[in-house]
Amino acid sequence: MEKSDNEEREQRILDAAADLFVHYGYDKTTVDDIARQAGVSKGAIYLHFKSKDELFEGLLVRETMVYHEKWLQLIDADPKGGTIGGMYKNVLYALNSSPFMSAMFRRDGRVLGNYLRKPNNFFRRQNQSTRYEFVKMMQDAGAIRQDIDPKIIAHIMNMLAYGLVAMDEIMAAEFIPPADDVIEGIAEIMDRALTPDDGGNNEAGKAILRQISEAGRQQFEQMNNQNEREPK
Amino acid sequence: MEKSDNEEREQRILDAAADLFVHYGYDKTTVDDIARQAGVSKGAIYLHFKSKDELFEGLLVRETMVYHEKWLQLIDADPKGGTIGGMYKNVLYALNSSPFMSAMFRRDGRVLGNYLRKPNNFFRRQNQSTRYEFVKMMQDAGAIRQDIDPKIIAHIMNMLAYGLVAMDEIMAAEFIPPADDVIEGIAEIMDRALTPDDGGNNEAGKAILRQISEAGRQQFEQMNNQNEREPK
DNA sequence: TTGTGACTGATTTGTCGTATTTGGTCATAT
DNA sequence: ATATGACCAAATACGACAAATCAGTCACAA
Repeated sequence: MEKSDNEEREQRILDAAADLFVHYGYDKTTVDDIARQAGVSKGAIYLHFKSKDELFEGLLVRETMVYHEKWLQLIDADPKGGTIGGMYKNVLYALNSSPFMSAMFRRDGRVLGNYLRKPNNFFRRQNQSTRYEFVKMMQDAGAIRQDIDPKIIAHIMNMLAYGLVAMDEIMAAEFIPPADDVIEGIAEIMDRALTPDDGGNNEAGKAILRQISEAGRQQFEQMNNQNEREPK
Repeated sequence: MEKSDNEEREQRILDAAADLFVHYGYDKTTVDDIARQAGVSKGAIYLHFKSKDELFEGLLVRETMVYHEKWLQLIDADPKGGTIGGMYKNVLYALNSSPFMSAMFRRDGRVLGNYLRKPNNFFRRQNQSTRYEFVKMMQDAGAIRQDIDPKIIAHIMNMLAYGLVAMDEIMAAEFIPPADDVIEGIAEIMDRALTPDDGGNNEAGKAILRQISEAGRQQFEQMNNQNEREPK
């Protein structure tokens, strides 16, 4: 066995790391800081993670999983979760509710620091947008009108997500409307613009969603393993 | 008379400056570089502009005017220029066609360099989005449906414009669809989602547009004068 | 009057040696 | 076995000084 199996402690470490990385950034956060905040010794951290890098990537993995689970759950619970607007709305809520994921999505230089310089980091090895698959399948399931290129829709969705988490880099916060209102507005626009003329199929949309979700998680796990196999 | 009235030379200087600032950024572009590229002496530049800062701001003013003129013209020439999608499409085309304006819009740190640190720079003194006025008036003119908050629409439009010029900061260029296709996609979505049920009023839209345009230019001139009155 | 480019003072950049911090290890304690 | 924190090599930050660069000026030329 490589790593410690003290799951609860590992979570405490990751919790502390998330807080500190978001607040102080990768560079200014020391392993000692994380240990202190998590209430464990420094050595204990190295029982869970081989290096600071891998701790960071472990956090990235956990947060990504939590994020995916969260929007899936929100959509499941939402009566309108089967429409394209209803889905995307909950994706945005999930993204916006996690400061760490938001920082990752916008490639926040302050938060990521030197991690971005690493030769084989997460962002370098991620290739294509997963959003395209999502839109394509939604379209095939009849939740999005046919006469429109899914690649473009996927990209516009990415633009909106980026805008949601990054507009404060070009505008004073006081001029940015509340995120909830913006998200609801986006959902309304998406529904109006992309729902097929027959009104779409709410239930089919939700059904296909679970498939996508499962496939996405598998792909993610795979990429993560791939990582660990790579030489340092 | 403060400045030289050799208008043609001033334009040559600004042309050279635009090229160099976009390519090398504010810091790496020297006044000597600009003089050389414009084919004038360094002294001549100071016959037109008090300082490098003011040269930069002069460029900002010119490019902003050109940009506004360009989208106005495009909309005027576009048969569908009176719909919200038709309008916004041409605004995005104009923005995307100017590397300098694109860099300004995304507050490109490489291009702006130390100019951003100046205590009273352009970005610090600009307050509210002009896009809100635009949307509000379009709505009053009946080109946008009433049952939707113009502040939110305006902000979403800003998000999309930002996405258009800034997505390459978080994605490899090869995964970004052609800008034209993205713009057309956005226009289609806007039209579908925001046109009133009665189909809107194309001509009224165009008419009101000219008013907005004129008001916008006046406001801009005013802000620009305000700037020159401010102490250094 | 209009334009030039050599000149200058201030700022920036580069260098290098020293002090401090920090990621990671491991002998020791529990 | 499991966990700790003192310890070490490597990286980073700092300071002081030298060298280079550059924005802006001005005596002179056209």
